[in-house]
Amino acid sequence: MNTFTEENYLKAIYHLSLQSGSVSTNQIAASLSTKAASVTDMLKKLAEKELINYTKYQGVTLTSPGEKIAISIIRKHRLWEYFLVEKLNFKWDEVHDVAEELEHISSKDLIDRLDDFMGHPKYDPHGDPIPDSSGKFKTHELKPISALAANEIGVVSGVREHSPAFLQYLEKVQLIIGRKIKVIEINDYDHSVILLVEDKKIQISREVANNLLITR
Amino acid sequence: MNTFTEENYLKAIYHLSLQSGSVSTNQIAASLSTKAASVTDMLKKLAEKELINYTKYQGVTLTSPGEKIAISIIRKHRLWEYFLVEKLNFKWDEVHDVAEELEHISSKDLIDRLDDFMGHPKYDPHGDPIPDSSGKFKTHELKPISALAANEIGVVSGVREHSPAFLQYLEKVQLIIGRKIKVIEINDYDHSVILLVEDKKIQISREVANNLLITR
DNA sequence: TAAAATATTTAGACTGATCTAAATTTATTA
DNA sequence: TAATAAATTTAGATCAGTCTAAATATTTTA
Ligand SMILES: [Mn+2]
Ligand SMILES: [Mn+2]
Ligand SMILES: [Mn+2]
Ligand SMILES: [Mn+2]
Repeated sequence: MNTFTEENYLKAIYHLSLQSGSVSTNQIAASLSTKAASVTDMLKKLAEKELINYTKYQGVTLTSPGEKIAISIIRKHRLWEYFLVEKLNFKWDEVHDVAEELEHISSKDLIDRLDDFMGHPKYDPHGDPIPDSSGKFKTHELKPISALAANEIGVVSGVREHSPAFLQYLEKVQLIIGRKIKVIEINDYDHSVILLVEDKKIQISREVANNLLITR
Repeated sequence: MNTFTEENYLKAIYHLSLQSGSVSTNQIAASLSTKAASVTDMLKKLAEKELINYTKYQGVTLTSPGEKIAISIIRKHRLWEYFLVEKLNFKWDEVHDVAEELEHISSKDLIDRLDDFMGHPKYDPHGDPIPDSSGKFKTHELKPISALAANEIGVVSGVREHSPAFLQYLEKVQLIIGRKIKVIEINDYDHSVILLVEDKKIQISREVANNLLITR
């Protein structure tokens, strides 16, 4: 098996790839709060194991075995988050750090049984899709609230930012996963948005509108 | 916090202390499948942190902070084992290795919530006591079946050996935790024991009789 | 109680993961 | 396109945990 550290690198590369295709040394260093020199060392090791495609100075992509490992870590992370929220009554802003540890527990049998126990959930507490036992998953079509025009409606289905502060704020104003919303008005000047949520009007900033994702 | 490795050393020292008081370098090395020289290195580090009392060549004991950590690891190990058996339908011979990983998840909040979720179990699947949130626990009075005379009765309440082979054997002959047993006859020659279990007579070897613990 | 056996520690080396500082390559921009 | 800036890699060090082989201490036993 691979070390914790290798798993964290593969996961970071996977997440970064979703936005940018090929991933740079500095991106990885920033995302793992480490130094570029350390990243280079690890990239050599992962390339040696054929988990990434790496050419000096050119950035990296995951190989298919590398991607498989990354997805299995993400599956574990999201299933554990679901467990913590649904069974142990954690709040959605409290689960990430614990899941960062739990995702490295190696037993595949354990995670598949946990999945059974919870009835094969499709999305984690933050709306992110949970890969199935074979690594397959489908994301729903998400767009930020800021992409809606006045009078358009949607269902809160995900977040673009996972910081506890942002999640706590959303909880406080009841903008939680599954809520139906309707855009009432968009302020031309600062792009803040007034929404109808559960028959109540609330105003959110452009920043929030950019980071809160909806379907439909 | 402490590393994975430090936690394993403290736990090993704790378990060994229960039998022998002060624990030797070689005992620790055997129990962790490592070499005496590595143990000496780690003992120096743990002594430096004041988690053990260590004088060269004289063996070690845990300090009170060291014991507290050891007990917290054991609490986590046993609660996770209980969870795996009761909620995820693992067999009692399948849980140990997974629990060896799970016991190092650091969140105290997590383990206390898991404890709540399961209704504060007092014993793990092998009959071992689960320390409570403050580290307190009481063992019931256990003795091996081999300590019983003919016609004496008891309730299966623990095992002295945790190997999958032994646990599978016990499961097969239904000598599981909670079963009432009665000694019918003890063979003078090989000390094998004939028991009454659920209205059925079964014969167990001296070895099994020594490793299967009962109450009453 | 002195030799022999056993247990333990020390010395020195290796691996994985990390760092800083210096060198090199690639990208930007004047 | 040549100079400058930014990104990346290399060199060399450190730390935790481990090992083997050698040195030293303790225990056993004759
Ligand atoms: Mn998370
Ligand atoms: Mn999540
Ligand atoms: Mn166990
Ligand atoms: Mn157990």
